[in-house]
Amino acid sequence: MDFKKIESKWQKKWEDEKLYSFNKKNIDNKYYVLEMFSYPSGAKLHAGHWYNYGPSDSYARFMRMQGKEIFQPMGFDAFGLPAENYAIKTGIHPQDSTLKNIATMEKQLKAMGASFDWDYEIKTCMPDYYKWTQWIFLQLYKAGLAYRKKAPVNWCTSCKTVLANEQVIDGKCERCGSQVIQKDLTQWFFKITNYAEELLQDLDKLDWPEKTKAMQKHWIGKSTGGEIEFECESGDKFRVFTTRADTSFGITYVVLAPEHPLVDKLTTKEQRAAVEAYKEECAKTKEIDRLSTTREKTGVFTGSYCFNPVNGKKVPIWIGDYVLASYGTGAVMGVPAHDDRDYDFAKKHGIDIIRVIKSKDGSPDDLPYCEYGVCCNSGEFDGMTTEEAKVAIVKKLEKEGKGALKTNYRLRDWLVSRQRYWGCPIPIVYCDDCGEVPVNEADLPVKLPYNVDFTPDGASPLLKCEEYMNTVCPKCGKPARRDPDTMDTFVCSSWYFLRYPDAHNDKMAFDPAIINKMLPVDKYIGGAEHACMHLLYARFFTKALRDLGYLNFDEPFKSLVHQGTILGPDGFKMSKSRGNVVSPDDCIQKYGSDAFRMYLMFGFSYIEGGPWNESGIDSIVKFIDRVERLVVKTKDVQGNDTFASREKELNFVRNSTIKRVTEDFKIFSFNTAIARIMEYVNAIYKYIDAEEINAKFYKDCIKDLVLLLAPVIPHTAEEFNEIMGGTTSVFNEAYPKCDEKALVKDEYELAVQINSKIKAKIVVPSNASQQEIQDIALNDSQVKAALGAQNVLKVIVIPKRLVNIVAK
RNA sequence: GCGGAUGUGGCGAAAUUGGCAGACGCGCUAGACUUAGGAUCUAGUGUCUUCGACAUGGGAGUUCGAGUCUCUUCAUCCGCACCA
Repeated sequence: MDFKKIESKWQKKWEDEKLYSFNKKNIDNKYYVLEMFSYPSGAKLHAGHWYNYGPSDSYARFMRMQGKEIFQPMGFDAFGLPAENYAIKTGIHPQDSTLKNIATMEKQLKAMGASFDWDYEIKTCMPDYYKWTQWIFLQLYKAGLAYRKKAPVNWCTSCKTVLANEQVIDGKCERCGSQVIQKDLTQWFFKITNYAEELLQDLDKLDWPEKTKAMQKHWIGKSTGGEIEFECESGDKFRVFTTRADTSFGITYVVLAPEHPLVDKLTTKEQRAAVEAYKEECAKTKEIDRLSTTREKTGVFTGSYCFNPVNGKKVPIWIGDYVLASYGTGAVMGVPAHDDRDYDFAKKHGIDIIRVIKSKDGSPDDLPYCEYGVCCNSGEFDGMTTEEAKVAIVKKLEKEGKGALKTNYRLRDWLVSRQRYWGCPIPIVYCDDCGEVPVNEADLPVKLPYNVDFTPDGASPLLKCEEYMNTVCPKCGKPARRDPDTMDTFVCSSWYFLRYPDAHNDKMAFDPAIINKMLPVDKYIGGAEHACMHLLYARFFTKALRDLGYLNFDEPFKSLVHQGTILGPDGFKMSKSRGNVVSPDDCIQKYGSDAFRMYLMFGFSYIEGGPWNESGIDSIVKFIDRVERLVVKTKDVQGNDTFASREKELNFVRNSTIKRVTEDFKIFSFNTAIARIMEYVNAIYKYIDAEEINAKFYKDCIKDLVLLLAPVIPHTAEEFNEIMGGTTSVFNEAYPKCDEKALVKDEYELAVQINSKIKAKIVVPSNASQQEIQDIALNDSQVKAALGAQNVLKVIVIPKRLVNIVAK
């Protein structure tokens, strides 16, 4: 079979007939299948692209044949660092390399034979798209969800750019692995923390992998407790956050983060030198060493004291870098008896340790005792359990104006400014008189200029482009300057799924009337590496836009599937540095898209992935050939029209195959679905290995086989269908439906165990009762022989499964 | 340290959710047809020395029955990492 000819023939037909165009008339029956769009960093599709897009396209085709109106768009996440880094290295402009890569990838994706509707294509680096990214920025800004603040940020010394917390891995830059240091810059933030609680709660509604939900949950990091106020000798006040207010009577010191605003004021003359030296030391080592939990608990005494609000006791104020300025209040109470870290700290610095919690049941409770228990040495709260006291103590302080119940989240606001060229410009200008002013919506897009020197030198490249930077204030008309930064590319990808169904709208980002019908995405497919970034940001955008009145749904992705990762043949992640990257190109050349796609679906568990191994691909070609012979045979098959036991048997396999394959496809279990189809083919071969066969029945069986295979090998199936006389695309036909009547058998085989060991097989009528099955089993000669003189104590009959005879 | 997973033949993997372990395929071994075979077809293929026994990382347990549930332990992978 000439697969190259077949593949190009059908690809052309599909395109000419616009077979995969979404039909808006059927919008009520829509099914939105979305694969995470590609990042055009390389010129070619790699094995991972094929693994993501091939099987999920088969899934879309399957759903189409299940009667759904499929919307399956494709686009490109085209802004970003790699294109810019590539440009710095080669001198090729990011826009040129990106657009060129996109053109190649488009061609390749078409050659894959994926049923994308290209009419809705998106490229995030084009003004007709990023105009609306900017528009969304302005809506968030107007709603108070975008704001600027000076904050310590992660600064990659090599990329010369700011990184989000999520992009810092082990204190190093996610992309280049260089050391990340702290630097203060004024940056734009999105207030994702406003949605922390809802982002957490709504996870329960989602049909997502549990692991991904757990990761988001942890990332959001809700913890409930209370804030407690301390008054210093100087009269200054500060609050600490605690989840264990029940241990308050055990406070023997407090610690402020080195960056805490009160530190300077509270430091006494005697301690000034030590405190300054310590702060300097922290600024140097921060974030790099802080990643180790086993690190020694360092700190310095400020010289000042404050009063424990629960008992008035005077306790020293320290600073220590184990306290994070960015979480809670940037200050903690020290209870060495009941917290591991405080215990270490107190031991090291010779601070008192006072027990205020005992175990509930008198079990061993050596210090530090961090479990829940019962209060002691706690005045009126003695005898209360941790659960009671942690609320009661805060409530009491609340009455005195010295505390409040409080919930904290680890989630931080999303830093979106990037000191980079190749990204979406920020639509804000700065005016000497009016300050920070949003660009008028009518003036969008703020176009990214082409001629820019983007060599990294610590400043934003756009800053050096005077004709870009200089503008007029939208409010007062005086000369003003633009924001020189661009947005994190995750901003572009946080709403692209909303743009797709209305991709060419030049009046709005999207028409709510359309989007509210087309969304949420019914099946979203992509890598697990996005669990805490893209997938969280997209949820945030959806909720924010809903609250701004543009959407009427709460969640963007109803159901999510992560495909596994294809590793190198050595079992490691494919990487250029390791030299284990497999290029699929040779395979495609040699075997074609269909065989390659089918191989990817059959050789791996889709959700698991695994090491690359090419050995099975020949067998797929053989299998397709095997099917082809069956298809060709339909043209000259001779036979009768009897429908006897052999036909009945094959019909059983046929229908159970349909049933199983349908079930497996729905849960992305492609490898088992294909295994079932192979079994069916084996059964057909067994059937035709006879003198006489039922010709009409045979043709029906083969027709079903072709339909079953259509999502898996789309081009070949079209060809087979044509050979069999089909005049329209096989994808306009319905997937075969299981005829339940065919699954009814007169009798079936059943295993008989004696003391859980299989001793015989019996055949029983399908409608036999448990008692009848038991009688048949006990009267079976093999069973009798195996039982010998033993007494039957008990017989367990599980119809359709087995019989177990307990005997002695 | 915390959270989540995974561990089954020579290999990729299945197992209707507590019911015949190893489906399907690769590989391998025979054989048939062939001038030829990297084509096709047939048979075999978890391990052990046979009747039979033993087998799902190791060890316990619950059960008539455990790959599946419980406890414990080891190994590997992923995510988070002083979050008060």
